Amino acid sequence: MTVQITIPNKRESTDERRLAIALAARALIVEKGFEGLRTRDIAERVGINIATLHYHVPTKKALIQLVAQTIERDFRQQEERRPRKHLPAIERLRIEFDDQRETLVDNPALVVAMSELMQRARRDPDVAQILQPLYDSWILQLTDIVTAGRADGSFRPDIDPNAAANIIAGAIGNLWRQQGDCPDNFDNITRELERSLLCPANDNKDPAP
Amino acid sequence: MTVQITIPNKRESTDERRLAIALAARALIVEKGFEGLRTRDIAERVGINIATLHYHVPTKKALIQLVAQTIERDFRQQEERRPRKHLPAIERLRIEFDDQRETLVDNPALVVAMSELMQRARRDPDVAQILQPLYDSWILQLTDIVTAGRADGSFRPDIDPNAAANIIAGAIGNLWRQQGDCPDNFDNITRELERSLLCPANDNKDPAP
DNA sequence: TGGACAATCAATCACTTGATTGAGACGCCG
DNA sequence: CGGCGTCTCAATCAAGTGATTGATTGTCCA
Repeated sequence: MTVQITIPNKRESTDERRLAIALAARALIVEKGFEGLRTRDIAERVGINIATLHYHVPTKKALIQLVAQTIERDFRQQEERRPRKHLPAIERLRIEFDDQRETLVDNPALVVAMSELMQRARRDPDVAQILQPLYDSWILQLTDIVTAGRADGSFRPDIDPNAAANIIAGAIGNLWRQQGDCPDNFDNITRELERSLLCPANDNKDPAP
Repeated sequence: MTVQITIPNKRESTDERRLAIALAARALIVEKGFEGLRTRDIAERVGINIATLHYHVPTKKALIQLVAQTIERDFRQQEERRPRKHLPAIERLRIEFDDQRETLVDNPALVVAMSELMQRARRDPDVAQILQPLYDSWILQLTDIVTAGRADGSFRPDIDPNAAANIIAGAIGNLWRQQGDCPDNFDNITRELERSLLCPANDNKDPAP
């Protein structure tokens, strides 16, 4: 038998190049926003010629779609890291908060880029087609958690699960857009969210400051 | 005595022109985002030459600051329409929600433009200097309401007022960024916010769907 | 009436920016 | 070796793009 040895190529494969381009573009979007995003800057950051960039990603429109796809993929991956479906609602909620906190601390560029792209999705159908399902599935997941918590009696019985899910998502999404005061503020807010969801029967002896 | 008759000028005054320019720019930011904002488009929408635009607003940077200032002014005006300081917390909160709802319905461009500019504020100190105090004062106002509600016993005693204010602002700000599902969703969310704040002693016979 | 100032515009500049072209370099397979 | 497909780049294009210039028009007041 023969063993295939892959010697590192002087030239990168298309997949690797496309990923490098997407990550460079993401970083530049975080730094300068869409209005400051230039194909030349992306090429320079990757270390390739502008024509090479256009070889791998034909147009700027396709480039932005690629960025949206890699962001979508990163979020989906993070979503699948820990199993949670079988746990009680309050624990699923805390896992969700922990995941969000970890992403916010370890990969702030991801959430900032996501914010920028969600804003763009409002007027760019191509981006919306990629990211709206991602956001919708997040809302759905939160709605499931709240519904389960209401059903098992740990959450308030008068909760509107979908509204509560939108409140949670809005509060967290709001933190994405502000850098600096994290993660202290993050913990205060998730704790307040928990208190606002829990059933008053469970007397929390954990008064806020 | 002589009567001063102001005959409509063929030429507009600088203040009027600057306002018209700011409003046109705001509309174009809503339509195309910052990355699609062109000085020529603004001039065309106002009906003036590009050089005239530069006469009134010297640079694009100054133009964006001007847009931020008019947005700030619009929000401050709306903030001062109804007196509210002396009312009970729950009513002040409802007035706040009503105001937000009205703005969302009557002037969606204002909130969309505000969202775009808040995003830009993250990387543009000039915009941040104008809009961050506005946002901070909104958070402060919400914090005051929650603190008052906790003090008079209508809100939960374990509330963290600042965290709750951030949750409210986040939930409303999230609605700004999504057009289409308003104002139905808005009402569901504000009602859920109310329930999450109110003291469980006040038994609300208003179960959510 | 005439000078000072405010407001406007056609024409243009200097530079940016997304995209293309044509040629070459590299690895693989026969 | 030789051809073929993949990948890369220097050079360039065409359409913008913010800003400027020099001149013109209207308003107001002495």
